[in-house]
Amino acid sequence: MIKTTTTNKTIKVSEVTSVGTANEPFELPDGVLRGLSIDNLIFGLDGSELKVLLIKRGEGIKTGEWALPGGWINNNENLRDAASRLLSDLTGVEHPYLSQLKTFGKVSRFPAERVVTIAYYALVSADDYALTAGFSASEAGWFDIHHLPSLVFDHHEILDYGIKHLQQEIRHHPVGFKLLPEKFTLLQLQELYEAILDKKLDKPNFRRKIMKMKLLSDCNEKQQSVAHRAANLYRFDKKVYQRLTQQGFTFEV
Amino acid sequence: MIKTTTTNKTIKVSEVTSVGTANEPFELPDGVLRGLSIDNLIFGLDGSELKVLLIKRGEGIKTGEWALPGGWINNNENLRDAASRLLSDLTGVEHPYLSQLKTFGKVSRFPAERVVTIAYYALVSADDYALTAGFSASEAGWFDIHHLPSLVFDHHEILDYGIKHLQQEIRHHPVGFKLLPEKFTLLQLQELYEAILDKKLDKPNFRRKIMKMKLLSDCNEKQQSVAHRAANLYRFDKKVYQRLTQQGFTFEV
DNA sequence: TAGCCTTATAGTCATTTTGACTACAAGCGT
DNA sequence: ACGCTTGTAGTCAAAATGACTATAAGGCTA
Repeated sequence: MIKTTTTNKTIKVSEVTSVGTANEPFELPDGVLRGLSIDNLIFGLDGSELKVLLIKRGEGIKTGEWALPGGWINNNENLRDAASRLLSDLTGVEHPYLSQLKTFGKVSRFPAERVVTIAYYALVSADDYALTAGFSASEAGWFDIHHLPSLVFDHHEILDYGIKHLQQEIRHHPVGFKLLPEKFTLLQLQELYEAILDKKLDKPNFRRKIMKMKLLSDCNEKQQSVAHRAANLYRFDKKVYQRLTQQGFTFEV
Repeated sequence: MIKTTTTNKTIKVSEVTSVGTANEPFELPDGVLRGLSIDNLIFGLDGSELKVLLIKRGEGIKTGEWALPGGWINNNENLRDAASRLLSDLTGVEHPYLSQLKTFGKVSRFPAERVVTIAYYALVSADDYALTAGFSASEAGWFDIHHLPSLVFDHHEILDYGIKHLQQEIRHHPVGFKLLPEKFTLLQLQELYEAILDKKLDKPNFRRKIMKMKLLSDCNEKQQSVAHRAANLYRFDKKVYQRLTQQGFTFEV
């Protein structure tokens, strides 16, 4: 599970470098696109709390304030690569499945000059990461989406949009599994849905519905060291899902 | 219905203006963002053929070739406003409900220099528009999505993505109505779904499902001048939809 | 060790929804 | 008047859903 709580244990970074050319309308590192940035919205699950990954800005405008981990795109870099690099540099989170969320471009969303930002998002499992604040972040941490600090620019708007998007997406695509460890119990899956959809579900009915889809393969293993009857572990079977999808199956919860 | 056929009747434009500053790495009109553009993907329905709105480029790179109607964003202009202005200027189509589709930014998607483009899309009803090619387009026309001319840059990729997106969206949100005239018959609605989902649906079952949602209000009017029994006309009731949505209803076909 | 938690998992049952059909109605056109 | 085409209503078995009940497995505690 995610180690940090709301007022989080975070990782401090040693020092901050500030690059940029003088006498420009706005200071920018060399070799990056002007007027275009990336922001990453990374969701994680801590028990049954949905969390989002934030950094404390270590350079540029609004240093010291909390923000989505993002930054500038290199001239010769594809968008998703930029998102991935920035995320990894700022937080240490590597190789999540980043998909594009939406581009935010209100004229005055960014001070100093017009900057349009492309938001990417990903769901990551607690297994898959450890936080290490990077070059231009002084801290990185996970925050309960219901208890957020104040964020720079329009990052609250991006986050709200992302949560709504996630609620939609999770009902029609099997993306929720990305938030869980590889092997999980049916109750974990159910609690995930309850956390994101923000409502209770009936346990027997939920498991019946999920099992009927045939998307889970039985690990033939039980939970360890729980103070009650141990539940069976399952993993999501991507191959079966792809096969069914080609046959016209659509995932619905 | 849409007047033009595949090899379309199109609208010619008188002349083409080319604006831009000399000695720049790439000629661009004044007052626009560098490196960022908009492209619009506009779908229309002609009987039961899904069509897309294209223009023949009248200026800039690739003049004379077919493309999605798009262009540059003004410095002080919000993104959707830019999309709307460009669409209107290039084709005469006014005030469709434009939503953002995706941002395309492969390093070499555009020749000469790096340009990232934000794709918007909209569904328009045959009632709502008449084509008038504008300043920087020499022709505008509707094309059957199965019989397209070759398109500039990565516009084929944008279109393919848009069609897939539409197929997803139309199943989970009542957006299909936007492609129909205000008053329509159940068969028109069904044919729309058949055209977009690319499969046949059972007539009695389709109408039963739609009617049970209570989203259509009866116009108490019949079709006119058809060579068979006239069907009842309905309109989509947005207010009921919003009410139901708040109660947790979700549209599914 | 017996009984008490807690969670897992199987199953019941009435109601609703689906998918595959059949049947009949209403007009136009010959 | 008959047939052709499309509209609209209804049947029926199968499947899915929602609200439950019942029982199984453990660890924990008195």
